[in-house]
Amino acid sequence: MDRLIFHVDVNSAFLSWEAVKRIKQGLPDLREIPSCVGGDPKKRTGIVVAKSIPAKKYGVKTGEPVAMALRKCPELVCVPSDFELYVKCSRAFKDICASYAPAMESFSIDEVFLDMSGTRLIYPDPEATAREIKDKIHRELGFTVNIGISVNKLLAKMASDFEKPDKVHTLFPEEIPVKMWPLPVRELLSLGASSEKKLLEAGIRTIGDLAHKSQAEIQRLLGEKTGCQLWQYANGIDDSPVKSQKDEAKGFSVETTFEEDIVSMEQALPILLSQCDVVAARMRREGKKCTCVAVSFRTLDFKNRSHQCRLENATDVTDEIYANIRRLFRESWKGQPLRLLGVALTGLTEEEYTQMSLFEDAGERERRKKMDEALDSIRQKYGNDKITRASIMNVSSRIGRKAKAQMKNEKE
DNA sequence: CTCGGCATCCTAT
DNA sequence: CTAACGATAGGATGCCGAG
Repeated sequence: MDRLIFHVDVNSAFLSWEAVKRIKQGLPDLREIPSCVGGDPKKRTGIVVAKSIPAKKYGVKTGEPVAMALRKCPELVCVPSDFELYVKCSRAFKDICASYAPAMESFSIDEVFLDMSGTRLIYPDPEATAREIKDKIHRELGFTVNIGISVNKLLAKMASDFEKPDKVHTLFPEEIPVKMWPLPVRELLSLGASSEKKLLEAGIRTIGDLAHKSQAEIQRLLGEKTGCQLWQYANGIDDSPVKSQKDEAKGFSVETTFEEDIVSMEQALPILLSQCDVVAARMRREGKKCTCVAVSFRTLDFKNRSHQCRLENATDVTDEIYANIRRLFRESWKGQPLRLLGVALTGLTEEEYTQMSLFEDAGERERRKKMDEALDSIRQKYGNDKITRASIMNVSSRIGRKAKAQMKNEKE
């Protein structure tokens, strides 16, 4: 039996949500002027995260440095991002979507898939239903969405990407030759710059070109798995289900780009400690422990390196994680100036601590665990998971000199 | 030969 | 002129060594 799938996508999500907020404050509508959400316009750093349609007409692209966007469009209005607002807007948007569908998959902060299969009696006309959903969102929340309709997630998502904003499109299998095959290969879902290059070199320019090659040839060009999937996508094939509950996280990571290059251990180690602290706190909040930790860094020539190790026992203790990260970093960093540092925790489990390793001091571990708990409760109190040991020490008048001294002691 | 581990690459929002 | 000026996540790939 054919399924019926909707893909709902907020138009220029972060920018639309900023625009709605600002209209309520009596400010001009960002969607009607060249504008973007992105890096600090004063510091001339950071990148464009979302742009208005007028900004797009100047050639401003998502992901490009704000400084470059300003050269293309000097009157571009840049606003900083406000993630808390986006989470609220996202929730309101998804609540409306969910009220129409037997099953909804949250695909990202601003996208959902709705499985509308078997709703024929309640909603005899899918396009009319989609228009109703989009108009309700617009009326009640003040921003527009695109909705794509088809028989699977891939085609629905491709359809929602057609003309914007505030539009409903279908892309049923019989429409593929006319609506999808003429598009450049790069527009196919999950076909990025690298695969595009390989395909162009082989003379494959459109999604139709890709669809009409043999699957074996595409796999030779792009690799076994990737080639198989992209060939199937080009032919409109996708059996993946709409997943109403999201998968368990597979890892947690944090990485930071610095304005000043990192050139010494003295600079790097406190940063890594603070990153371990932040990312381990996030992991603890989900009740997970990790069995693998990794440090990564980026040199000035934009080369990335990473170094990881497996742990004997799963842990969520900041200091245990940091001790490993510190060792990994010392092992891999040759002293080149760095623009970015990061920490990742993977191999997650929910197991309790197993038997302690032979030389491990259980009492010591318990002590460190207690300290993590104390810091986590401070974080909760201030509602900010960015609070780190370093930053808490800087406002230590609030928690007393003794705690400060203890933490300082813990650092090394 | 297969598998796990690792480093790196690719893709997405 | 080039590419890149983010953060986070998940998956694929290529290589290596163990069994």
